[in-house]
Amino acid sequence: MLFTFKDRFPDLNPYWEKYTALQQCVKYPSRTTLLQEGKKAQNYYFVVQGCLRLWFDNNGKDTTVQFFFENEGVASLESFQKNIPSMFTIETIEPSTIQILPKAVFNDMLRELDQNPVFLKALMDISFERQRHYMNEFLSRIRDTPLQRYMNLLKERPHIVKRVPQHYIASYLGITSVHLSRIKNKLAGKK
Amino acid sequence: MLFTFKDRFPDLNPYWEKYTALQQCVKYPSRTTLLQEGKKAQNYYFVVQGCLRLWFDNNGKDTTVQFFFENEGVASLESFQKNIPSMFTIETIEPSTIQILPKAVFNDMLRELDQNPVFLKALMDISFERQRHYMNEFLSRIRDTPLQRYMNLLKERPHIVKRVPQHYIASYLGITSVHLSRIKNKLAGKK
DNA sequence: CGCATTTGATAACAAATGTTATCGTCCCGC
DNA sequence: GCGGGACGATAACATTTGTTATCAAATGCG
Repeated sequence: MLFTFKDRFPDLNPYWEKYTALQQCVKYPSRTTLLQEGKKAQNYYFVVQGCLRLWFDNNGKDTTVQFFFENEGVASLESFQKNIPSMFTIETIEPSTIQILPKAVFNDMLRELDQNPVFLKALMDISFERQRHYMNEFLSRIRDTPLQRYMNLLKERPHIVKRVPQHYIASYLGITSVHLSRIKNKLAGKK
Repeated sequence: MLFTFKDRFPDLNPYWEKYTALQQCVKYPSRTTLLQEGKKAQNYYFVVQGCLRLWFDNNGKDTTVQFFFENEGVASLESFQKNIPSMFTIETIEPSTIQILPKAVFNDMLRELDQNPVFLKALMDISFERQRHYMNEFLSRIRDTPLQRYMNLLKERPHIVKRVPQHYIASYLGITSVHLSRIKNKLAGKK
């Protein structure tokens, strides 16, 4: 998100440069928890190299909401903005290099930019885009069968299927890994 | 939405008054389609009296996204803002009195207020709220069973269950009306 | 290298949900 | 007021998806 920000709104570059200097870059092994569900978000995470997933625990059932790869950033926005416990856990899937933007720095930035209409419009654009994204995820979960969702994933975002272990894919599709196996089997038979 | 707008941002009242004067009020019988899926949204609809639902057709299967009652407003935002065909149909459930705000008027309003930071912040607040709303719908569909979702509806928004025919409730819960019958039966047995 | 862990496939069975069909009731519009 | 459509319940059966268990292959780490 930071990255798209920077790309799309060059007017803001002086701000980013000022603040990105304050970021630290850390390397984590695979399966490291960056933010624990139930804790308050303290940082914004930006993937320099590697892969993260955002998920939550429902009665012991692991449900993945989204994957993040190189040049994508993530924070539990609700938790971040409202200082409430996060509904999600953020963890590494691969050994990853992560750039960390502390919340305090982010807030400073916001405060400084609050009166800047360019920034406000940029923020709104981002917000609308997120809204569209979640709306689409929502609709896809409702109207598409797991098979359709899997085929769509293969077609639209094959890198995810390649890089992410199958049970996380299943957790993202909303099914068990057993059922995903069945689906793959069925697809293989059709060819 | 217009209404909450008006309530929450009194600074904007002069604007609302100027524009609401341009609105027309129409009475529709039950089951009238206000906006057809596939067509471009031309209006913002505000419920004065009655009840609407927002739904889409998926392979002949009717899926309700949201209900709207008195003092709530709705437009197919995507279609409205981007002038693309609507993904949804909007129709009356009961005989309803609807106030219509034509798109052109809405756009005039936007243009005039574009530079007003109070308005921009208000717009952002609304946007965040919608985002939270859809996020919650999304999460509920994923993690809750139809039974849980129904019980939650009974508890949190009993007026919906009272006023809306059961097959629309089922369509909203993401199940068939047959299955909703089973659920109700099961719940009745437990008492 | 070699072992422990992770990952993925498969089978057998169980549970949840959909489909189709039938029936009775209610209610709205002519 | 009456007839047809809308609404809701229920049964029988079909399909989808989950659960549990087992095994084989791949992978990463010491």
